[in-house]
Amino acid sequence: MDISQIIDPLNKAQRQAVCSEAQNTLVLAGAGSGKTRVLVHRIAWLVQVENVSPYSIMAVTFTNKAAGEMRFRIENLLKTPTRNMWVGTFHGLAHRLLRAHWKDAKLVENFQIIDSDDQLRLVKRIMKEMGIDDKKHPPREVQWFINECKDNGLRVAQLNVREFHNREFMLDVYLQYEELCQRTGMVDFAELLLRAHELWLHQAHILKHYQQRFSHILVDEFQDTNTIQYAWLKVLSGNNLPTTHINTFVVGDDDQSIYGWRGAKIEHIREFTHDFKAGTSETVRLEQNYRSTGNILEAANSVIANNSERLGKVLWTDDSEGELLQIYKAFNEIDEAAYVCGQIEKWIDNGGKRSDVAILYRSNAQSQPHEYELVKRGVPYRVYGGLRFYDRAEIKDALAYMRLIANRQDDAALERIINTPTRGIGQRTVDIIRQAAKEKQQNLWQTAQELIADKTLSARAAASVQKFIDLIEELQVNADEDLSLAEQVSHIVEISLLKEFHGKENSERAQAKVENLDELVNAAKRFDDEGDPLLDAMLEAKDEASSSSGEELQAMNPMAEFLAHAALEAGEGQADEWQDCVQLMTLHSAKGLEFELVFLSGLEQGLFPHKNAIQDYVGGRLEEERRLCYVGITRARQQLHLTHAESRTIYGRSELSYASQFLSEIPASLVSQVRAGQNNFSRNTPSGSSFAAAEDDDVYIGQSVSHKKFGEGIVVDVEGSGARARVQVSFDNYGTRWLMLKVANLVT
DNA sequence: GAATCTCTTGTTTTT
DNA sequence: CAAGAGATTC
Repeated sequence: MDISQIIDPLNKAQRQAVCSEAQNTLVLAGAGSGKTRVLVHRIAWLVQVENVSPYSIMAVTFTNKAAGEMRFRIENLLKTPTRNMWVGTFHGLAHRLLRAHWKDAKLVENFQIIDSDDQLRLVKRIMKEMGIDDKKHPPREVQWFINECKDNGLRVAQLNVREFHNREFMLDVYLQYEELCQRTGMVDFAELLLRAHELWLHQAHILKHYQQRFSHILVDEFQDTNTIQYAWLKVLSGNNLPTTHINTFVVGDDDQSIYGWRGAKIEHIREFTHDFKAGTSETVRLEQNYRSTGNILEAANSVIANNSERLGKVLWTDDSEGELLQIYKAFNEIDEAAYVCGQIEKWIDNGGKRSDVAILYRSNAQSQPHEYELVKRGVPYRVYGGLRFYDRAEIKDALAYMRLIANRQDDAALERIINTPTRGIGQRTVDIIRQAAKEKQQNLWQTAQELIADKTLSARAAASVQKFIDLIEELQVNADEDLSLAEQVSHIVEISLLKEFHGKENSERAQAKVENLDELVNAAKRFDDEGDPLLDAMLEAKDEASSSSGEELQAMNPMAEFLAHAALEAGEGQADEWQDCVQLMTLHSAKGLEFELVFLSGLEQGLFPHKNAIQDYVGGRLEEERRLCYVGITRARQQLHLTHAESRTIYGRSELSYASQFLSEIPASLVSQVRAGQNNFSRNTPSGSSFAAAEDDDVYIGQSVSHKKFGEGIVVDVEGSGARARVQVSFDNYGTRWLMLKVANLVT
């Protein structure tokens, strides 16, 4: 392959980064300046020009989406599969390492990854056992505390008791939590990173092996690394040894650091050049933006200029000014959604693609009014994030069955399903088992069996528990047979009666649950077919490195693989990705993406910036909100609409709200204010008040309606006016909501 | 032990 | 408004 293909599409700064000869390179890349392109071309350059084996390259990203995208683009450019290259998220890579070296990491072979939901359950359980009042000390706070410690690389032993006056119990909970996880073979997200770091520190031979293997480490979104991730990189890169041969290449943008709440520290960017000091180092700035129009970029620059403590970077573009930004002040969130949807329809009528349009918001709950409007007008859309597939209750139930089959020690899984579907095992019985397990210092499964044997449980309870044990054993037998993963999952869902349990209830919601369970079987099938690229990379690498003793990788049990996949990749799980859809997502999940037409909605003080961030100025949380706003603005290529509402329903109550301070940080010369009322929206009409409306008006009636049929006409009485209106109704999937009603016919 | 009702509370963001 | 906890009833 020709070098020109790698180099020609790049500008000067990008080229400088891609061809950098320094051992350590820091690329400060503004939004839309070709960050991913630089990473991809850098890897191509290493492989093609510097003859680096893909086997010696590790590339770290923050999301699975980004990892997939990078792999795809590298393969496209190199025209060859990237098989034995390590490309993945910090969590994904750490997971793989721990699987390969479970013994040295002091884990059990079939350890399970738990999500924050499971984690919270465990914390709650421990606190209950310790008799801590969860009114005074919310388990959430303790969970948060534990994760914060882990993100900073601190185990209980490293904490100073004296700094915890009145809160010593948190240390106890942390300690007990660690012991419980260790005993039951469970690993939470933060633990993956912490263990992987300790693996480096305590197992010199393993560290040495990987240090010999990797010659190039590349990191994307470097501004989002937390303490433990940074430490992990630092150790791996051999920075403690002045003679390391390993090259590090990190790309980041301090202005896009939006994960401070998860322990990320922007300072790492600043520290990089000091800490990674082996050999030479170079800093490259990418400041030319190829994405947005001049106006959009200037707005972004103006907003972010209000932050202090920046590394300093001004984006510019060759592009024309483009259109003005539009600000729409809506009556309420429904009017806001109507405006957005109207604009989208206009875009589509002019030949625009739906998939080029994104509606962005601060919090997941804000998707709802937009969804209603889109459904009502028949515009296909897709929501990212929110309640993800593997997070749904029924799916987690099914996964819990699999977990318990794979690992009888898994107390969390057992607790989840011992009475789901209900089989006559009540709180009382579970309490007895739990108590006994605690005294015997062993897992619930074992304890339950012993309690049946020694007749501690009442006959009725014992019979029910035995039934449960038999069920799991039966499923185990099925799992042992040589069935495909999908067949096993299908069996589990059927035999456990989970499906029947959810199917019995005949609401639409229950129906959706059954469909999700079916979809889980499909997901298992897909997983069977496609597998995990990172595992492939490691298996492949094993052949190449057969002389080495470092990696003791074996193909794992497919069920365990699937469970890890489910935990790490919460899964968007919506099959219709191919369809041309409007995209809805939070600002956080929009990072790294771009769209022609962007709507930033809910720009209200208290919502965005969020009130929690305004309240305490400590730690610059407001600045992080502003960076989030900057991320949002810079997602747009051509057109940007900013919307806010005068009143918004929060917790079922309609609250007055004021325009976000970020709006006033955009120079007036860049925006045009769209006046409310141009949207064929007549007025906000709470039920019980009078209203006047003409036929064909859209009227918002603050009333919940529990009909289920789309487009059905009903008669709504509005007291006080003496008028009755026959109206057209549109419904959402869940039944009772606030609705936008169209007046079809007025009856006095 | 399970189902139903009442009351409180509040996730901003995600691997 | 909705999910979860707690109380009450079957």
